Amino acid sequence: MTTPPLRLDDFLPYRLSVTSNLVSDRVASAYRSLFGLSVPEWRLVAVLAEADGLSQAAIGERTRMDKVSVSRAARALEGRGLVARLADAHDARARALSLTAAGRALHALVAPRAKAMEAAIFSCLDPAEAVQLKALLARIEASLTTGDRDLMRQADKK
Amino acid sequence: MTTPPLRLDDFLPYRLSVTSNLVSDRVASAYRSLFGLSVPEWRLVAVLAEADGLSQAAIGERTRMDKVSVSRAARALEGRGLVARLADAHDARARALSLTAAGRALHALVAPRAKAMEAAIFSCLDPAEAVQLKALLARIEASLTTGDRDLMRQADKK
DNA sequence: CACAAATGGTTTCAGTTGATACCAATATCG
DNA sequence: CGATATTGGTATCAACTGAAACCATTTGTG
Repeated sequence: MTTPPLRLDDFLPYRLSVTSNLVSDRVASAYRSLFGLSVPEWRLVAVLAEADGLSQAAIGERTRMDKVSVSRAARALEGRGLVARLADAHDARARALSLTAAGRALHALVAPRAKAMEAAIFSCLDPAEAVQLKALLARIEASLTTGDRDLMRQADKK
Repeated sequence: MTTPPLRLDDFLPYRLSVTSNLVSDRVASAYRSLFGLSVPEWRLVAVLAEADGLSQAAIGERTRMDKVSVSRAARALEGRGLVARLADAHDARARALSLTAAGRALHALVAPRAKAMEAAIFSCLDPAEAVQLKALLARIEASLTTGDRDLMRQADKK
């Protein structure tokens, strides 16, 4: 035999996608049903709770969402009175986003739930394994965002 | 401090989603540009190469795609002459799908590329780590598809 | 055997998504 | 300074997705 036959079940991109989708669906439907938040909206709230007053561009960078998604999430949250979008002092185009009191209150409600969900979903791993997993994912992410072109050249060579 | 403050960057569902999306985008755009295949289409080809003559329902089960996606992928591939959909002898509703010669040829072309891509993307992990990662993902997947209700009850209690 | 329920597949429809084009403001450079 | 390129953000449009309705067939079950 020249090449081992490629079992789809062993194919890492496939495995990663399936697992991630399962987790995402779980989490997304919980946010939606408990708090009426979409995932992008929740990410925005979470990141603003960590660092208030960011521009939409900065938020996009941190959360790896494209600016369209950020824009939509921001407007939706503004509409619900959860974030305020103030004019930036130094740049008339930019809006500095920050959580309103209601937004902070919501975050205080969501955050513990999110943690509980994380704990439940990953309860099948012991803490050391969870750390391991995070580390592996981080390495992959880093290698995909920096090593970029080299990687693909390698793959395209055949 | 009562609760540690939930850093989004440390939140596993988020990490998983980001990494998986990066990998998926990479892989999807390669399939598309090299072979004109969407991810569902590629999955279908891959699974038929492993086990020919499956029904669409069976394919959906194996690949965790819903039946609409399978249907669309199947018709598209049939249109390109890559799979044949024969009438099932025992059930007039069902179609048994199998790769045509062209389909097998395409698979023979795509499979090594897919493996090369996998190798390139995960070149930042040594083999033992890759195995570890697969194992962790498999555990999570299993716990989400079997432990189901218990998990959510746990998360909802708080 | 008739009739209800379940199953394989397709169609339809509404919601989500991201690429692209776009507008306004700012930065850069001759 | 004025032209040009960039950047923050929005709007538009086409593609993708999945839920639900649907049709045809098959499988109970009385």
